[in-house]
Amino acid sequence: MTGDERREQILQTAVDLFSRKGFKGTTTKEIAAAAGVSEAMVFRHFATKDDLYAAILDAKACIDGTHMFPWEGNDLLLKAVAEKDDFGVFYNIALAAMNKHHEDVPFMRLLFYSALEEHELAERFFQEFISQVYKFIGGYIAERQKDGAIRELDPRIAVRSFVGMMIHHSLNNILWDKKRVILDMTNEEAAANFARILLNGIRSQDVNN
Amino acid sequence: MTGDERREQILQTAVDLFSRKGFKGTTTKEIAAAAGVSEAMVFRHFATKDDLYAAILDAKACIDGTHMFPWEGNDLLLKAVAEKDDFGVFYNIALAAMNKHHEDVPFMRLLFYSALEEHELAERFFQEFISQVYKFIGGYIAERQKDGAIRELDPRIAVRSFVGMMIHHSLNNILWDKKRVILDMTNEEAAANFARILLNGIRSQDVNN
DNA sequence: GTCTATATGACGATAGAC
DNA sequence: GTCTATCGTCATATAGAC
Repeated sequence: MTGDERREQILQTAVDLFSRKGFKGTTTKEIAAAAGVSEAMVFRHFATKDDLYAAILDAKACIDGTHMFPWEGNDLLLKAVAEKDDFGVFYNIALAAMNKHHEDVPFMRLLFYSALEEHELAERFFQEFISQVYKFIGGYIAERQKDGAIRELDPRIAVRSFVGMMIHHSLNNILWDKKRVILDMTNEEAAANFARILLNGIRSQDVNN
Repeated sequence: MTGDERREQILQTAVDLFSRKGFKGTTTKEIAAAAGVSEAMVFRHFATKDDLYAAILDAKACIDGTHMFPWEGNDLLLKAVAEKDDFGVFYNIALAAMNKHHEDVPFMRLLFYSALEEHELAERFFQEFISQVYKFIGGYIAERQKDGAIRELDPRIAVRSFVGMMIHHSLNNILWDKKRVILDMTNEEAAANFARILLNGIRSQDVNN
């Protein structure tokens, strides 16, 4: 195996273990064993355990960065935005986001560990990612407010409500209710429900207006 | 200091440190130093580090258990339920929950660490707590559906949406946006917004019906 | 009830042979 | 590029004096 291949293999193994047991909870010995090499090999490719962790976040943020946001390469969503199809917009955002969470559970777990452990790189990741999400969804809401389709409210609280539904649903499936005992529902069903609840919740024809 | 007092003090110190740095990330030496005693004292009161962790979860689940749920001792909420004041119900649930999160940030962090680390006791805590919440809020929604005030939908997805808003908001303030750069809002404002969005989102007069 | 001192093992990291 | 062997450190946990 070449150096780059081995490096990538160790990195993937580390992602898996860190995501399951946390940074402190994973030993370099375990990583080496799981990757089928000696511990010395791990330190040949990554000078310290911290370097290994940093390399993981960098790889995820940069390499996977091409599809980091739910709207990137999502034609259905972009079409819905262009056509001002409100349901289509929120449905496709939610579906793309939750599918992504489901596909990359290890990375989601890693991010939560990072958030709790307050790693620098993780903090930067969140700040950038979240503010982009608020800009995209909040921008769309603001536009639809100008059109008179959505009632007056701080777009950010609408975004927070909607993001909360998606994240919490994914979090439930990843962390607390993996067997989906409390609520078993496809991502499509959930996305449709979330989109409808949010849209009716913030549309102009508000009985309290 | 008596044995029980000392035990309680060590326990509180451990809660603080575990919540900030995780179980594996905290050493017994640190706990001892922070409590102002020798390491031997920690092991006098708790045979192992794991025992200390278990004692924390037990104490939280049992002692604080009297006010574990947002509706316990919440007269405003119970009155709103009795009067079928929908806004009052959801507003007071959200406000009580988010205030509780805000008051006990260490415990919230501890719970997240536990969820990630998949400790047995934490798993039980979540299962019991979450199912009670779904029973309470979901039960109210089902009742209001019979009254014709809320449209047909699985009450559980409505609960998930609403709980998602609250939890995600608290999570933001605790983990990612502590300085509240992205969205600075009092719990009262947030609760009012969440309640209104959910209620309009699930009420009978649905434009899509 | 509290301490100092220490046993025992695991951890991250390195040296040097092949 | 990969290994075995090992170093120094720090972790949990214990023994025994006061």
